[in-house]
Amino acid sequence: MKRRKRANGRGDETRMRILDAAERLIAAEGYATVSLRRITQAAGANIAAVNYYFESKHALLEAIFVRRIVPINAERMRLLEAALALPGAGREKLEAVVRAFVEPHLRLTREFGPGGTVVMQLLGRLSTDPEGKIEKLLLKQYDPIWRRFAAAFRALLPHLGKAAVYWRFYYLLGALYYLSSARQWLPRRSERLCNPENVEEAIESLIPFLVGALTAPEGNAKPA
Amino acid sequence: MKRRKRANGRGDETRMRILDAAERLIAAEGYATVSLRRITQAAGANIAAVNYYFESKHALLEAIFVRRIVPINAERMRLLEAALALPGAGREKLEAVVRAFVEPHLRLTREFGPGGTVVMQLLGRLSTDPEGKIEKLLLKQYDPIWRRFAAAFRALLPHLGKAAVYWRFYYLLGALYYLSSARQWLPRRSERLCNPENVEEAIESLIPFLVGALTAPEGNAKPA
DNA sequence: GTCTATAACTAGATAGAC
DNA sequence: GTCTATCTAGTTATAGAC
Repeated sequence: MKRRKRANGRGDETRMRILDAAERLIAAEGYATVSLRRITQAAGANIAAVNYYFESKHALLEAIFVRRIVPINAERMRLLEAALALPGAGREKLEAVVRAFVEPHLRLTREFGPGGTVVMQLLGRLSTDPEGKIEKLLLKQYDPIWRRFAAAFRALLPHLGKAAVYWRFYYLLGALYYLSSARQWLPRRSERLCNPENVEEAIESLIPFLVGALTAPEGNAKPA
Repeated sequence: MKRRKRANGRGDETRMRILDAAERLIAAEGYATVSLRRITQAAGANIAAVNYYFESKHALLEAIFVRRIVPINAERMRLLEAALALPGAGREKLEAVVRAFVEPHLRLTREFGPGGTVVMQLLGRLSTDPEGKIEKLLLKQYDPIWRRFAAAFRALLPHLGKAAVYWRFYYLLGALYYLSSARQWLPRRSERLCNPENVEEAIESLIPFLVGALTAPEGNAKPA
């Protein structure tokens, strides 16, 4: 976790190349599967470099994650403020809030290449990680976001109980993160009608889905 | 993949113990992370047994997956037929179809213990697996399900374009599978209001979410 | 069927030359 | 900063005794 002293020029570049290669490979094949040897080889760097710039494989993973999630969550906060500043409390406002949560993830992970799936994988690892380490990092990054958006949803969905809002926010996360796996799967299963590479298409199909989901009446009738 | 000759009594029991232990560990920590040594140790079996009953670690994974997904998808088909036999084409019918897809997964994975997350992880691996092997297996198990439910959704959602139906079916999968990771995360983030251990609670919060999502009007206005 | 022993290999990490 | 060489410890898989 602790930073090495910054290098003059060449060093930082190597550091970046390692980050890029690791992100790409881990997104494609998973953290445990990809070895540091393959990462450094793909980065055109030496195997020892990863321990020079980072402390361990684990610390490299954290660096990858932080590099991506920080700008995404900053943009989320910025857009949330803008959305909440809108007048009224109707459907448009809700849509703007949903958009504030969804767009930065999709747009920025797109910009960054395949790195977005790493973020998703890391979220998946949250439940697996033995104790503390990654979990603390994740909570630190996500806690303010989760709180602020949950409060916003709660204010905009007065017909729902508190628990229902949390449940739906959680399902929203699921739909969003699952998009990261769509690239290889969805086109073939959809007669090539859906193209996840197209961010606009993904966003404009996801937003009405989520708005409809959030605004739906709360179910209480349990059929036999 | 090819089956060993069936054992008389003791053998099948060992086989099952290995399956159970492997499923539990892989669900908790991931396929690549868990070694055959730990699996056989947890199963009270010998390291060599896994190669005796299965052919390899990979074949063991396939056996785990097939054991779970076959009854789940059979039940899905059964419930889908029943749902489609309902009169009319309204909201109740749609809800029954959604329920037919969602309930077997949640109820049977619950019954089976933590095995449900393995199924989710395997779906995640679909995109990662080098070539063919797991992917073929997955498609074989999921292809009929995907087709039949997509057709049902299409018939029940005439206001949506074909692409929108596929997109929404895909998002539905995301929300459903993400539930498998909820156990550790959601209670703490929801002031303990949501309890993913309670299957009924999960189902009854998920169904209206999904029905609302599927029936929402298709978005076409793209705000500046 | 179940075991021990081991082969054949790969992993992350690091010491030390340059 | 970057490299080679190597250490230690882990892995899957299998041969062969019982």
